[in-house]
Amino acid sequence: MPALQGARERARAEVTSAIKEEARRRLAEEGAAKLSLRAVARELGMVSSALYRYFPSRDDLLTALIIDAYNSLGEAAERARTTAPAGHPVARWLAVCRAIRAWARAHPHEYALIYGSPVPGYQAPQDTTAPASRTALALLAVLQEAGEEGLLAEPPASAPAVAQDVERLLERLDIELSVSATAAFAAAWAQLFGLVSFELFGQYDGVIEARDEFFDQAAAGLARAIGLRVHDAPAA
Amino acid sequence: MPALQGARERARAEVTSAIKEEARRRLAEEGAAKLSLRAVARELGMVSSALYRYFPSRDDLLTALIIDAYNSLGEAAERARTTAPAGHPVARWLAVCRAIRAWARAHPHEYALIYGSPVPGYQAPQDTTAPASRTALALLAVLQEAGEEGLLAEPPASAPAVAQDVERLLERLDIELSVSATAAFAAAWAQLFGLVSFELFGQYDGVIEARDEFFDQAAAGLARAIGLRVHDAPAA
DNA sequence: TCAAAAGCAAGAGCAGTGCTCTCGTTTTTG
DNA sequence: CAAAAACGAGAGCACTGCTCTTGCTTTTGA
Repeated sequence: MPALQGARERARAEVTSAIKEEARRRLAEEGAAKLSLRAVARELGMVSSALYRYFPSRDDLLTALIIDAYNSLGEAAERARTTAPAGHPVARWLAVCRAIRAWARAHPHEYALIYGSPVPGYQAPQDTTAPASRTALALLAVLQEAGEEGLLAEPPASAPAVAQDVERLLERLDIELSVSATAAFAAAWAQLFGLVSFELFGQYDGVIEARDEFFDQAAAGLARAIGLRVHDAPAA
Repeated sequence: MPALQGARERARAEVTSAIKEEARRRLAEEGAAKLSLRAVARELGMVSSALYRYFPSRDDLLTALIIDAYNSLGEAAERARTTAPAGHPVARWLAVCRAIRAWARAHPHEYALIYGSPVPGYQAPQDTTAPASRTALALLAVLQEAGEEGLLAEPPASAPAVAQDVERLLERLDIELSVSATAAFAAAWAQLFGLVSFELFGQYDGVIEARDEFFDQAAAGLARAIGLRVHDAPAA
């Protein structure tokens, strides 16, 4: 697979990314529901039928945007983890959580695209699962580090069926982590996005206004639920 | 305000609910994105322009469906609370949580309509806030009972800004509950719907398959995070 | 080298959408 | 019982996703 061999392939790649760029711009302005292929084509100075050479349907364009959004969020999460000061794992956990929330607030429509109601058919295409897991893996990496440092307490044991799911998952991902901690994480993972979604989708309007402080203490609570402990703070 | 005084008003009410009924049917089948006024009118044997006498726009129809969905879910939550055996508050908490999840699984598109990405403009109309709070109030009622029974431990204290929000909320709702417990609940509330959304929107596909057991233990974890304790189970 | 094949932009066109306006008809109101 | 309001039907506008055909350009392979 040569890198952009012919002039035609290069042109195609450029047009493809120009379409995605313009679509992302319109998505950010008006939301996924109002994203129209014709408007994108019009803005790019091409006729609408030409766009179908690059994306066979509107849903395919949306799927491409979904994948990009997952990757963008995953990248932000990974960056937050690696650039966070190597202090307590709890601090790194909080840093990644904050990065996720910050990304969501900066890209509300893209966030809605990936964590709101599934817009196309009903189930996400297979191509989206890998990018979608990046964010979760960044969070899991924090836990793994904490486990290696011995800063991970053991949460309550899981039901056998859940434990089986989690064991299969740990094996597939090749991760060293206790079953109960991973099960607790799977819950915290969804709960974290519940917090972000509620804030972004207006469920907290008129209820909680101190958003930053509230999120921070909720994220700290999630860390506690998973078993993350600050080892030199025995008092509470 | 007389109850359905003239024949015309009665007819109007009937047509209005027939429209909503048909719209709900199509919503359940194809989702909000594909819900079309014309199709609803066609199915009802009326011409599309006539429908505008009852709902001034598509978004208004959707808003009506949103309000109905909030009420339907809220009713399910309230019913679960009141019909649950008067055992431990933790059991009542779990019963309400289960009822919420069951409703969501039974009405996925309606759930997506209210807890997925906001479909119309961007912010929910004012009329939706009251029905939207019913579900949260049902959960809060469980906590209040637990507090009266002395089965509510004190979660970690909140940041001052959050405490202020919560105090204002408690005053407005006229509820007797500690500030820290209410703050913890506000987080658990969003986290609960995060769990449901992840399951419904396919985020758990291939990850967690033992959905019932997983949800139950996650909901129990939320109860723990709020401070709900089973008083005659001191061991852990 | 040069014809065949493939990729491409453009346009016309189809079925469908939300929404508006007009025009008779019916029902309610004062 | 006349004026006013509400209503259903139809035509029409601007828009959408998508398909098909028509020429042109680039790439391919013998």
